[in-house]
Amino acid sequence: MSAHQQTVDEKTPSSRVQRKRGRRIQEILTVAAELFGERGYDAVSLDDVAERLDVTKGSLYYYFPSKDELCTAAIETLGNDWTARLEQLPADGTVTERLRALIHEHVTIAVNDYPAALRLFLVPREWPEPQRARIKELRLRHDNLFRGLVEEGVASGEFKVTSVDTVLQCLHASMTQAPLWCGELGVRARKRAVDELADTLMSLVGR
Amino acid sequence: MSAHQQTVDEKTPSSRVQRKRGRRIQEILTVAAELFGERGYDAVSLDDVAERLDVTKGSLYYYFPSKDELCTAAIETLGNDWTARLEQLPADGTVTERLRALIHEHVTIAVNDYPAALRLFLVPREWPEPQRARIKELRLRHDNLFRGLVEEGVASGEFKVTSVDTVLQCLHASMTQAPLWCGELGVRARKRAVDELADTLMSLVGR
Amino acid sequence: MSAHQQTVDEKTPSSRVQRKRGRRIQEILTVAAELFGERGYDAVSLDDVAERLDVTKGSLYYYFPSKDELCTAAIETLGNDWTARLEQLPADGTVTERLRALIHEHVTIAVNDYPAALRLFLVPREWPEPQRARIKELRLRHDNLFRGLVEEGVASGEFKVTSVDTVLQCLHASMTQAPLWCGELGVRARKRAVDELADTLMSLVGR
Amino acid sequence: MSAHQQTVDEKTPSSRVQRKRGRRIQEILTVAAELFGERGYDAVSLDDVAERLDVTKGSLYYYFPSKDELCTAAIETLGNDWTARLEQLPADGTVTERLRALIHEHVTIAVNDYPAALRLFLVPREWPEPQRARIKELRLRHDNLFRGLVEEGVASGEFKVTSVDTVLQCLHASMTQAPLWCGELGVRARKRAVDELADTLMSLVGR
DNA sequence: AATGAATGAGGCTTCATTCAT
DNA sequence: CATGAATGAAGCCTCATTCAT
Repeated sequence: MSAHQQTVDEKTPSSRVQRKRGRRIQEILTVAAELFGERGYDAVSLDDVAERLDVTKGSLYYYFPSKDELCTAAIETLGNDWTARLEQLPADGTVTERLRALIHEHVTIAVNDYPAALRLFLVPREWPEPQRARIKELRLRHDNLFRGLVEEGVASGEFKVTSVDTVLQCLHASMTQAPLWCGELGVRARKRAVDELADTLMSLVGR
Repeated sequence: MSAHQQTVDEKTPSSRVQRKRGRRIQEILTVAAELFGERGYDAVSLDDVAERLDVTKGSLYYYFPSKDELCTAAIETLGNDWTARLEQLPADGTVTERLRALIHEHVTIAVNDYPAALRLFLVPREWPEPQRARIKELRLRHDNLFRGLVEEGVASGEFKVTSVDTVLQCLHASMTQAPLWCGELGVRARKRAVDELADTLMSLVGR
Repeated sequence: MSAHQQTVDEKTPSSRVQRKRGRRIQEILTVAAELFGERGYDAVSLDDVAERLDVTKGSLYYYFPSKDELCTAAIETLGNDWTARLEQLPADGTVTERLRALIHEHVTIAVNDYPAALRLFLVPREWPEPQRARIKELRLRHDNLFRGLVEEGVASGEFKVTSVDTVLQCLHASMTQAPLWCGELGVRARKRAVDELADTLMSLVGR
Repeated sequence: MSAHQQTVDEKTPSSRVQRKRGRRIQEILTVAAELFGERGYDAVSLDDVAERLDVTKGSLYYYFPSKDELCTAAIETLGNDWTARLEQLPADGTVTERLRALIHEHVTIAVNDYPAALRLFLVPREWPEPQRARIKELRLRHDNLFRGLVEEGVASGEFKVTSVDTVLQCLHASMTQAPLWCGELGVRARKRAVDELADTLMSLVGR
């Protein structure tokens, strides 16, 4: 039986083989993240993933024990990538500026790269426990980026909110659903829509 | 050929039989709306629907010509019910009061009755044309409730928005996703969450 | 249980009711013969038959115990009708003239009225015994029309054949398949095709 | 995605694997041709085909994307085989001799090897376009064998016909239906029947 | 006599999963 | 490592048949 080890991080990249394996896994996850992000869990078959990778379906099972596992790992990859891009935003400027930039970037990524990311978090309803935990943790890490800024703004008096939690939920919901209505727009109109969305969402913190 | 007639509205409930048929269809639609609302299109099989109704899959085809059609009709039922309840809200008070009430009621319905309605709007990327039209129209009718109020408020100077469209999208997204995070709360906490959500969302129109 | 009696002929048309029943049965058989003759056994559902009669599927079972039985009876009706029309041809003229007229009429009926009759004799391969017998007998009766003329012509020296049986088989095969290639033609071309077919087939008897 | 490639011809039997695949496909097609030839399209289920091959239904989909495609490919295999055998007949002798030999061989094949090929040409009223084209082409190639000879005979004055097309249709119809009435005969009687059939059909060209 | 409703078997198709090589 | 092949469960849909009314 093929050993299904660390799917995302590699603790002991001792040998050359290990490193190669890691690289291969990343390739797979990148492609899988793309596909799942585009179409959602149900609409992507392992054949789709395999074909885009130009390998056979069977090979995927050498690296991942099941579709669920592959998908979860892909979500992690996707989430890490996403979060990483958000973390690279410049840390200077007022809280208002920084939050707006964060929102803007988040929506841009959602609309351009992962239009169906929303689906991944809704279907199928119940992940098996270990995977649910991993997804939850991911979401938390991501949330904290926003939470940090909002709290900072509230503390400094720059923002005014009824409830930080509620604001975060609304932010998240609106940003994640954006691809659903921005997706059909042309390039120009889409850019403006994202701008307006960012402006509108800033009003949630009183800006 | 089994008559797949008016699935939602009944133009000619002439005979007793017709009425009975109508009632049966409503039963089915209610159950279907529940299931699809809970799990989304792909994750619900016709067997699931049939089983919950305690009939066989085949019977469903006596009333609906396909899964797509059943699901669309279920969505229509759900949407009509939902919209009807919103339309019954009192029409007096300031725009602010009325919008807040509308939001509050919408979220209450979402959280209590259709906790996963969101899924219904995400699922099969592309409905066949006739069904897409029906869903779009439904959504439009529902949207107009909110749009009317927002525009009224903007016209009267009571509201301030960057873009009416964008505000509506954010409202919708936030309200629809609410069950995802309110659902787990206890009765009391949930009530407060809904209140806070309504307050928070009012800030989208500058209130 | 409803009594499934004489499907085609009525032995005891004692009461008014009996006669009405007989008429209804004929209606059904006429329609069924049309449909089966057009599309073949498999491609016709009882719903199709019922719909064209403007009754429900269930009603058919009041008159016929199964699709097989209905289809066989329909074939009989079709065959009787067909044979009757051939028997009405004028009995004067030379054998050659009469055979040619017979062929011509047969093909005309095949092409215009029962384009898929061929299918009925091939699919599904094995009728249950009683029905097979009935169909065989029908075919026999029909065959004898041609056999009689051919033998007469041979006896009178007007025709020359290697084997009467073989000639009959070829005649039948060619006439029955005609709709397959004549069917697509326009009215005018079709008429000429039928004429040429009759001429060509006459050469099978040396004419 | 399982590769549904060249189903009949194999352009690049590069590796051993490819050849094995080709062999498997041929196995399937042979079996399918038998079954479809025996019972016709509708009366054969994929389960039937799979069972006769001692595999599961699903496996067939590894090689063919649909029942239609499988059936068309089977017809092609059958047709190619058939035509190839006819093309191997010696090309010397008078046109009369050659046409008679062709007819004789065709009927022999029909009776012995493809007793119910006829059904394949009757069944689903309408093939999807691409498949219809393939079948038409096959039929054309086969037809040309006969047409060539008939035209040659007509040109040389050896044959006399009303219409080449019509003669070809009659030839075809008679030869294809032959198994239906020759099939039941014993070996000896059958041989004579085939001889008589060939003689009789020659009279269609005035011989 | 006739209907509306329901059933259940069977058909086609997809797809996650397994496995020998 | 990777592949090609095969499997089996599950899904959608059709339709002959039954039955209470």
